[in-house]
Amino acid sequence: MPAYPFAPESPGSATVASPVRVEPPPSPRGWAASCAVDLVLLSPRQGRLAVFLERSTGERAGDEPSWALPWGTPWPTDATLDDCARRIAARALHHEDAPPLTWLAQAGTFADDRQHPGRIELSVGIVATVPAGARQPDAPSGESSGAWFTEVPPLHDRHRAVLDAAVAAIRLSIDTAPVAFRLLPATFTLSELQQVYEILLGHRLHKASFRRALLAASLVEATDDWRSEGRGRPAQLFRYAPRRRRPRRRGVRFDLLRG
Amino acid sequence: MPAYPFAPESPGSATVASPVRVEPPPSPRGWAASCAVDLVLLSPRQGRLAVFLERSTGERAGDEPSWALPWGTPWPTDATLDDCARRIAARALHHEDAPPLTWLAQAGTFADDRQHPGRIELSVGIVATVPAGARQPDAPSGESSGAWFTEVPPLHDRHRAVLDAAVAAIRLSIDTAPVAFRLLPATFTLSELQQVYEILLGHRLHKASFRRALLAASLVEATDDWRSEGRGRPAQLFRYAPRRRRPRRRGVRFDLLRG
DNA sequence: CCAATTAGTATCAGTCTGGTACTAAAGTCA
DNA sequence: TGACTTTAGTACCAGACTGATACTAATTGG
Repeated sequence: MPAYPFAPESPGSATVASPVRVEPPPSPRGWAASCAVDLVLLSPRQGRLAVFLERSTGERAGDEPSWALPWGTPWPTDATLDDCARRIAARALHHEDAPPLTWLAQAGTFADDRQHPGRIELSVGIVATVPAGARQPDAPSGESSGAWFTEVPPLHDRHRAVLDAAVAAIRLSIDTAPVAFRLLPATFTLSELQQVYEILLGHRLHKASFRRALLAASLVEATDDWRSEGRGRPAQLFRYAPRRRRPRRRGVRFDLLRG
Repeated sequence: MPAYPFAPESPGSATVASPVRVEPPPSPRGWAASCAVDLVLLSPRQGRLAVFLERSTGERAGDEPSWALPWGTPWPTDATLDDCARRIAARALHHEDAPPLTWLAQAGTFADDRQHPGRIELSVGIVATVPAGARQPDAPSGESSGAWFTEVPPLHDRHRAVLDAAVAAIRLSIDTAPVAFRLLPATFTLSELQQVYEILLGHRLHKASFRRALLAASLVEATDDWRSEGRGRPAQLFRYAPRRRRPRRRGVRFDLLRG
């Protein structure tokens, strides 16, 4: 824990300070913008990553995109942006009580020219995982508002950017947060887990190495159940149960640098 | 490149879609909030990470914190939030032309109860690096507005959260973005580079392994210059010059998972 | 000239990766 | 029933990588 300790730097640096706030905000309360949370719900489907989209109203006639990410403006009852995202997910997935979100993270904030379906000026992108198998309950007759896509239709530029940022964020988190486990039900086979990793990483993994490293890390715990999926030997079911904090490697990975 | 391909999921899923935007926004334009960019400028100083803070005006008498992150509300001339951050950095560091920012990333957006020095409702945290040695030019007589801190004084809760998120973000980026190099001048010794890695990682590194891995990754290029820093053998200067795209490891790092 | 200090290298044992090839247990089909 | 296919899971091994120890190299300060 070296971190940032404080106390002005020893003499020589500019320690004199005077109240400065040179830019006069347009209004006393400061600049106000229309804000929204744009939600990227991700779930593995058919060996790919799927995203949940809703029908876009198309603000004006002739608008191209007819699908959009679930989104909404924060409400006073939302204590945090994450809470706002959960509320939006509950509406979109028709889980009014508790939407099946197992992981949630921010995925960029955008306030540029790119168009938002609701003409929102500032978008906060939030990405969340929905475990495989946690399908939303059927919407009340004909009221289903969206669908899971594995091939993305045209979106508003802003939503396209949010989606790209969300996928980048979940991929970046794969090593430091148990996102892969969050994309699976409570019990799963090691082949299923490996497939999720392969989806997120974008390449195949070596089976023996994957299991060896996983078991060595004491992240999973075998159950007594086995699942027979059609033909082939049944697979043992595991659950995510991180045990001992293993000593992690101290070295630096220079091979991951890009740009 | 597997990614998210599209086309609604095969039959069985809810593909029916109707225009839904059930929540009526308070205003036709949607909910508007006061927004600001809170900037975390980081630079290595004396073997630690230092952050640049400005005197806080203290909105009302009796306010505790007297230091704050540089911040500002977006201007119409800011094409993006990053541009806004660069403008704020230019003012704070008195580099009106081009502030010496070498890397820039978002570090969370906050819209919760935690107090902002300007009573802003929504804060976009942005973290940027200033290379060691790139000191801001002396401010016009007595007008210096801030200082670099290695020990953090009390801040408004919102700024404390932004700072924590910024440090977490830069640490998370260390393996995938050349942040360590961005915290150094154009040429540097390998010991200096190792020290920056140690500051960011929070623990010591093995010298031989560090150099071996760094050289193997073809990330740096030796110059003809050597620097003698007081006693001890002079060190060769290197520059960041990533060459060949080396085949990166395909395995999974389970040892980095936390929580 | 010698000690202290910092830069940089050599060697080596233990570990980890990923390739190949194997065994195990189920279904399918003749 | 018995071969064949399919998926799960393991064994072995050569090569690569890590980190510990110990070394050499070059400079400053006495």
